[in-house]
Amino acid sequence: MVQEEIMRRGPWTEEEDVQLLFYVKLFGDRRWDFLAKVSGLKRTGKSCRLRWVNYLNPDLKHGKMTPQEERLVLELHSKWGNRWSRIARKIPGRTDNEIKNYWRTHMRKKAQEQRKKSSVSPSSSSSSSITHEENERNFYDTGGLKLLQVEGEKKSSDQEQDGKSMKVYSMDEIWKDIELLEENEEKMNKPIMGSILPLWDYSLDSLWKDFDWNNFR
DNA sequence: AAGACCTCCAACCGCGGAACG
DNA sequence: ACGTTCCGCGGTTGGAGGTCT
Repeated sequence: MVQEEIMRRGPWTEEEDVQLLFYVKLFGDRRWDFLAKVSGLKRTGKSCRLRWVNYLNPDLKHGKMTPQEERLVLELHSKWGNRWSRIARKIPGRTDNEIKNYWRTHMRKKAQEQRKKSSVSPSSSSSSSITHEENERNFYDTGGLKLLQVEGEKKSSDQEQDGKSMKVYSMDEIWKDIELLEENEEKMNKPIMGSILPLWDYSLDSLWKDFDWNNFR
Protein backbone atom coordinates (compact mmCIF):
# COMPACT_ATOMS: atom_id res chain seq x y z
CA MET A 1 0.00 0.00 0.00
CA VAL A 2 1.07 3.57 -0.60
CA GLN A 3 0.30 4.54 2.97
CA GLU A 4 2.73 1.99 4.39
CA GLU A 5 5.53 3.29 2.22
CA ILE A 6 5.56 6.67 3.91
CA MET A 7 5.45 5.30 7.45
CA ARG A 8 8.45 6.26 9.52
CA ARG A 9 10.46 3.58 11.24
CA GLY A 10 13.43 3.44 13.55
CA PRO A 11 14.41 5.65 16.45
CA TRP A 12 11.99 8.29 17.66
CA THR A 13 12.92 11.95 17.64
CA GLU A 14 12.19 14.31 20.52
CA GLU A 15 9.57 16.11 18.44
CA GLU A 16 7.77 12.86 17.79
CA ASP A 17 7.89 12.05 21.50
CA VAL A 18 6.37 15.39 22.42
CA GLN A 19 3.72 14.98 19.80
CA LEU A 20 2.82 11.52 20.98
CA LEU A 21 2.76 12.61 24.62
CA PHE A 22 0.37 15.37 23.76
CA TYR A 23 -2.06 13.15 21.94
CA VAL A 24 -1.92 10.41 24.53
CA LYS A 25 -2.71 12.99 27.16
CA LEU A 26 -5.54 14.20 25.01
CA PHE A 27 -7.14 10.90 23.99
CA GLY A 28 -5.74 8.37 26.42
CA ASP A 29 -3.48 5.42 25.83
CA ARG A 30 -5.93 3.36 23.79
CA ARG A 31 -6.99 3.29 20.16
CA TRP A 32 -3.45 3.48 18.91
CA ASP A 33 -4.29 3.41 15.24
CA PHE A 34 -6.59 6.35 15.76
CA LEU A 35 -3.95 8.16 17.80
CA ALA A 36 -1.36 7.55 15.14
CA LYS A 37 -3.64 9.03 12.52
CA VAL A 38 -4.86 12.13 14.34
CA SER A 39 -1.43 12.94 15.71
CA GLY A 40 -0.04 13.30 12.25
CA LEU A 41 2.88 11.13 13.22
CA LYS A 42 3.96 8.99 10.31
CA ARG A 43 4.04 6.01 12.60
CA THR A 44 1.89 2.94 12.92
CA GLY A 45 -0.38 2.61 15.93
CA LYS A 46 1.72 -0.26 16.98
CA SER A 47 4.87 1.79 16.94
CA CYS A 48 3.19 4.56 18.94
CA ARG A 49 1.96 2.12 21.54
CA LEU A 50 5.40 0.58 21.88
CA ARG A 51 7.03 3.97 22.31
CA TRP A 52 4.55 4.89 24.99
CA VAL A 53 4.63 1.59 26.85
CA ASN A 54 8.38 1.19 26.82
CA TYR A 55 9.63 4.72 27.11
CA LEU A 56 7.29 7.67 27.42
CA ASN A 57 4.91 6.42 30.07
CA PRO A 58 5.71 8.58 33.14
CA ASP A 59 5.03 5.67 35.48
CA LEU A 60 8.12 3.93 34.25
CA LYS A 61 11.32 3.67 36.20
CA HIS A 62 14.48 3.87 34.23
CA GLY A 63 17.93 2.81 35.15
CA LYS A 64 19.53 -0.19 36.68
CA MET A 65 17.49 -2.95 38.24
CA THR A 66 17.75 -3.02 42.00
CA PRO A 67 18.76 -6.26 43.72
CA GLN A 68 15.18 -6.58 44.93
CA GLU A 69 13.90 -6.34 41.40
CA GLU A 70 16.49 -8.82 40.21
CA ARG A 71 15.33 -11.28 42.83
CA LEU A 72 11.75 -10.80 41.83
CA VAL A 73 12.54 -11.36 38.19
CA LEU A 74 14.39 -14.55 38.98
CA GLU A 75 11.69 -15.78 41.27
CA LEU A 76 8.85 -15.00 38.89
CA HIS A 77 10.68 -16.35 35.88
CA SER A 78 11.30 -19.60 37.70
CA LYS A 79 7.54 -19.75 38.24
CA TRP A 80 6.19 -18.53 34.95
CA GLY A 81 8.94 -18.86 32.39
CA ASN A 82 9.01 -16.29 29.61
CA ARG A 83 5.71 -14.66 30.49
CA TRP A 84 7.37 -11.27 30.43
CA SER A 85 4.31 -9.09 30.52
CA ARG A 86 3.02 -11.03 33.45
CA ILE A 87 6.29 -10.70 35.30
CA ALA A 88 6.37 -7.01 34.46
CA ARG A 89 2.98 -6.49 36.06
CA LYS A 90 4.44 -7.63 39.36
CA ILE A 91 7.35 -5.21 39.13
CA PRO A 92 6.01 -1.66 39.08
CA GLY A 93 7.71 0.69 36.70
CA ARG A 94 9.35 -2.00 34.62
CA THR A 95 8.23 -3.11 31.19
CA ASP A 96 8.13 -6.57 29.73
CA ASN A 97 10.70 -5.47 27.19
CA GLU A 98 13.06 -4.26 29.86
CA ILE A 99 12.75 -7.45 31.85
CA LYS A 100 13.12 -9.56 28.77
CA ASN A 101 16.29 -7.74 27.78
CA TYR A 102 17.61 -7.92 31.30
CA TRP A 103 16.98 -11.61 31.44
CA ARG A 104 18.60 -12.31 28.12
CA THR A 105 21.78 -10.38 28.88
CA HIS A 106 22.24 -11.34 32.50
CA MET A 107 21.10 -14.90 32.24
CA ARG A 108 23.25 -15.49 29.21
CA LYS A 109 26.20 -14.45 31.31
CA LYS A 110 25.14 -16.80 34.05
CA ALA A 111 24.67 -19.59 31.60
CA GLN A 112 28.17 -19.07 30.30
CA GLU A 113 29.57 -19.11 33.81
CA GLN A 114 27.63 -22.27 34.49
CA ARG A 115 29.03 -23.73 31.32
CA LYS A 116 32.56 -22.96 32.36
CA LYS A 117 32.01 -24.57 35.72
CA SER A 118 30.52 -27.68 34.24
CA SER A 119 33.32 -28.01 31.74
CA VAL A 120 35.82 -27.89 34.58
CA SER A 121 33.99 -30.64 36.43
CA PRO A 122 32.15 -32.62 33.77
CA SER A 123 31.13 -35.49 36.04
CA SER A 124 27.75 -34.02 36.90
CA SER A 125 26.44 -34.04 33.37
CA SER A 126 27.77 -37.37 32.28
CA SER A 127 24.41 -38.94 31.58
CA SER A 128 23.03 -36.00 29.72
CA SER A 129 22.95 -35.86 25.96
CA ILE A 130 22.32 -32.13 25.96
CA THR A 131 25.06 -30.10 24.34
CA HIS A 132 26.52 -26.99 25.89
CA GLU A 133 24.75 -24.85 23.35
CA GLU A 134 21.45 -26.42 24.12
CA ASN A 135 22.15 -25.95 27.79
CA GLU A 136 22.69 -22.29 27.30
CA ARG A 137 19.58 -21.88 25.25
CA ASN A 138 17.44 -23.68 27.77
CA PHE A 139 18.83 -21.58 30.55
CA TYR A 140 17.66 -18.24 29.34
CA ASP A 141 15.10 -19.11 26.73
CA THR A 142 11.66 -20.54 27.13
CA GLY A 143 12.34 -22.94 29.95
CA GLY A 144 13.62 -20.49 32.48
CA LEU A 145 16.08 -22.36 34.65
CA LYS A 146 15.49 -25.81 33.25
CA LEU A 147 19.20 -26.31 32.95
CA LEU A 148 19.37 -26.95 36.63
CA GLN A 149 16.31 -29.09 36.74
CA VAL A 150 17.05 -32.36 38.43
CA GLU A 151 16.93 -35.37 36.13
CA GLY A 152 13.67 -37.20 36.53
CA GLU A 153 11.79 -34.29 37.93
CA LYS A 154 8.39 -33.86 36.35
CA LYS A 155 8.45 -31.97 33.10
CA SER A 156 5.67 -29.86 31.81
CA SER A 157 5.41 -28.27 28.40
CA ASP A 158 3.83 -25.15 29.73
CA GLN A 159 4.69 -23.62 33.02
CA GLU A 160 1.76 -21.24 32.92
CA GLN A 161 -0.50 -22.34 35.74
CA ASP A 162 -1.14 -19.37 37.92
CA GLY A 163 -0.40 -20.07 41.58
CA LYS A 164 0.37 -23.75 41.04
CA SER A 165 3.51 -23.18 39.05
CA MET A 166 6.08 -25.88 38.63
CA LYS A 167 9.25 -25.55 40.62
CA VAL A 168 12.34 -25.93 38.55
CA TYR A 169 14.92 -24.16 40.65
CA SER A 170 15.11 -23.88 44.39
CA MET A 171 14.99 -20.40 45.82
CA ASP A 172 18.03 -21.19 47.96
CA GLU A 173 20.01 -21.67 44.82
CA ILE A 174 18.69 -18.45 43.38
CA TRP A 175 19.63 -16.48 46.50
CA LYS A 176 23.07 -18.02 46.51
CA ASP A 177 23.56 -17.08 42.91
CA ILE A 178 22.48 -13.52 43.54
CA GLU A 179 24.70 -13.16 46.58
CA LEU A 180 27.63 -14.34 44.56
CA LEU A 181 26.78 -11.91 41.82
CA GLU A 182 26.50 -9.03 44.25
CA GLU A 183 29.76 -9.95 45.94
CA ASN A 184 31.48 -9.89 42.61
CA GLU A 185 29.98 -6.57 41.75
CA GLU A 186 31.08 -5.08 45.04
CA LYS A 187 34.59 -6.37 44.54
CA MET A 188 34.67 -4.64 41.22
CA ASN A 189 33.63 -1.41 42.94
CA LYS A 190 30.37 -1.17 41.10
CA PRO A 191 27.54 0.35 43.11
CA ILE A 192 24.43 -1.79 42.88
CA MET A 193 21.87 0.59 44.29
CA GLY A 194 20.78 4.04 43.36
CA SER A 195 22.46 4.37 40.05
CA ILE A 196 19.62 5.92 38.19
CA LEU A 197 20.67 7.18 34.81
CA PRO A 198 20.90 10.95 35.09
CA LEU A 199 21.05 11.45 31.37
CA TRP A 200 17.74 9.77 30.73
CA ASP A 201 16.11 11.46 33.68
CA TYR A 202 17.27 14.77 32.43
CA SER A 203 15.97 14.35 28.94
CA LEU A 204 12.56 12.93 29.81
CA ASP A 205 12.09 15.22 32.76
CA SER A 206 12.83 18.18 30.61
CA LEU A 207 10.49 16.83 28.01
CA TRP A 208 7.65 16.59 30.50
CA LYS A 209 8.53 19.88 32.18
CA ASP A 210 8.92 21.84 28.99
CA PHE A 211 5.69 20.57 27.70
CA ASP A 212 3.02 22.76 29.18
CA TRP A 213 -0.25 20.87 28.93
CA ASN A 214 -2.27 23.90 29.91
CA ASN A 215 -1.43 25.53 26.61
CA PHE A 216 -3.35 22.84 24.84
CA ARG A 217 -6.52 22.86 26.85
C1' DA B 1 45.20 4.47 17.64
C1' DA B 2 42.19 1.47 15.48
C1' DG B 3 39.79 -2.44 14.34
C1' DA B 4 37.34 -6.46 16.26
C1' DC B 5 34.33 -8.03 19.39
C1' DC B 6 30.80 -7.69 22.98
C1' DT B 7 26.88 -5.81 25.58
C1' DC B 8 22.79 -3.57 25.98
C1' DC B 9 18.43 -1.99 24.73
C1' DA B 10 15.06 0.31 21.59
C1' DA B 11 12.32 -1.00 18.07
C1' DC B 12 10.32 -4.16 14.88
C1' DC B 13 7.81 -8.42 13.41
C1' DG B 14 4.51 -12.05 13.43
C1' DC B 15 1.05 -14.13 15.69
C1' DG B 16 -2.98 -15.09 18.65
C1' DG B 17 -6.87 -13.53 21.00
C1' DA B 18 -10.38 -10.15 22.27
C1' DA B 19 -13.70 -6.90 20.84
C1' DC B 20 -16.85 -5.25 17.76
C1' DG B 21 -20.03 -4.70 13.88
C1' DA C 1 -21.42 -17.34 13.16
C1' DC C 2 -18.17 -14.70 10.70
C1' DG C 3 -14.95 -11.19 9.14
C1' DT C 4 -12.34 -7.28 10.46
C1' DT C 5 -9.81 -4.40 13.43
C1' DC C 6 -7.15 -3.58 17.30
C1' DC C 7 -4.26 -4.81 21.15
C1' DG C 8 -0.80 -7.20 23.55
C1' DC C 9 2.65 -10.68 23.78
C1' DG C 10 7.04 -13.10 22.95
C1' DG C 11 10.85 -13.47 19.87
C1' DT C 12 14.26 -11.23 17.14
C1' DT C 13 17.15 -7.70 15.11
C1' DG C 14 20.09 -3.70 14.45
C1' DG C 15 22.82 -0.20 15.98
C1' DA C 16 25.20 2.61 19.46
C1' DG C 17 28.48 2.61 22.78
C1' DG C 18 31.86 0.21 25.52
C1' DT C 19 35.76 -2.97 26.03
C1' DC C 20 39.41 -5.71 24.47
C1' DT C 21 43.46 -6.84 21.74
